[in-house]
Amino acid sequence: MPFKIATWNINSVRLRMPLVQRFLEEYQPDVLCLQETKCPDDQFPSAAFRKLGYNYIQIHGQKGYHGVATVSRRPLSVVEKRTFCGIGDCRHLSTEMEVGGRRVLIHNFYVPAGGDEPDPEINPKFRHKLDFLKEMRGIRPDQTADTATVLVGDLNIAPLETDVWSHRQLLNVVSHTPVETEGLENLRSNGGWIDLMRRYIPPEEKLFTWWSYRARDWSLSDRGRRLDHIWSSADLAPFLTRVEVLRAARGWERPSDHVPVIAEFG
DNA sequence: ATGGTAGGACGCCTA
Repeated sequence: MPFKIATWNINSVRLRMPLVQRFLEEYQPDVLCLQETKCPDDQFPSAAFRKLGYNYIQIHGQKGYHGVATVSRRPLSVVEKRTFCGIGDCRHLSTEMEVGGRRVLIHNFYVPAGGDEPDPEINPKFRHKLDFLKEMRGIRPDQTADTATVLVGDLNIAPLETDVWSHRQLLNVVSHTPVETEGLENLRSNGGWIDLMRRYIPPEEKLFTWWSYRARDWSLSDRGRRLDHIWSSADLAPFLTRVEVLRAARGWERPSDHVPVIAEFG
C-alpha cells in the first residue's frame, strides 16, 4: 500500500496556486492537506486542482483568515468539520479514504498562533490557543483492525529543543513556551499518537518547517521553527518509509513562510 | 533592544 501524504500551510491558496501546482507535479502526493487557505468555499480554486488530477476536494474555509482543505487523487469523503472553543473559525477538517483495503482517517488542523504575549490572563489569543489544545485532547486516533489515523497540520508549536533555532532564546516566545510544548507532547503521547517526523529524523537534529518573513535572509540566519507536524496511530508507524521537509520551497518565488512536509508509507 | 514582512481587504487585523 504505497501512500504519500503532505501538509502545507499555504498562506492564501489562491495567491499561491502556481506553487501548489509545482509541488503537486514534482512530488505527486496522494493527499495534500492545506492550512491558511484564506478562501471562502465558493472561491476555492477547485478546477485547478482537478486539472492536476486531484479530483477529490474537501474544504472548510472562510473569508480572510484561517481555512483548511484536503485534496486527493483517490476518493476522499468528509467525516467532520469540527469547530473548537465555541468559535466558528475554520481550523479542522477530518476526511477518510481507503488505502490497501483499509480505512484511513485524516485530521487536518490549523491550531491558533496565539499572539505575541505568552500570558493567558492578559492575551485572549494565547488563552484561545491553550483552550484549543485542551479540546484537541478529545481527538484520539481511531485504530482498529480495519482503520488507521493520521493527524497533520500547522500546530503552531515547536515541541522539542531541536525544533527551534535557539531553545534558550525562545523559551518565553509563543510557540515554544513550556505550557505549549509540554501541553502538545502530553496530548500526543496520552492520545497514543506517533510523531512521524521525529521517528524518521533523529530528535538530536535541528528540524524546521517555518521561517519568518521578517528575516533579512531567512536561509542564512536560519532562525526556523518546526510548527508543522505529521502524526499517526501506532499501527501505521511501522509502515513509514520516508519523511521529507521541503526546505527549498521557502526559496521559491513569493513563498509561503511554511514549507511542505511529506510522509510516505509502504 | 527593537523592528523587521506578508496577506486579505481597504483601515487594520492576523500571522
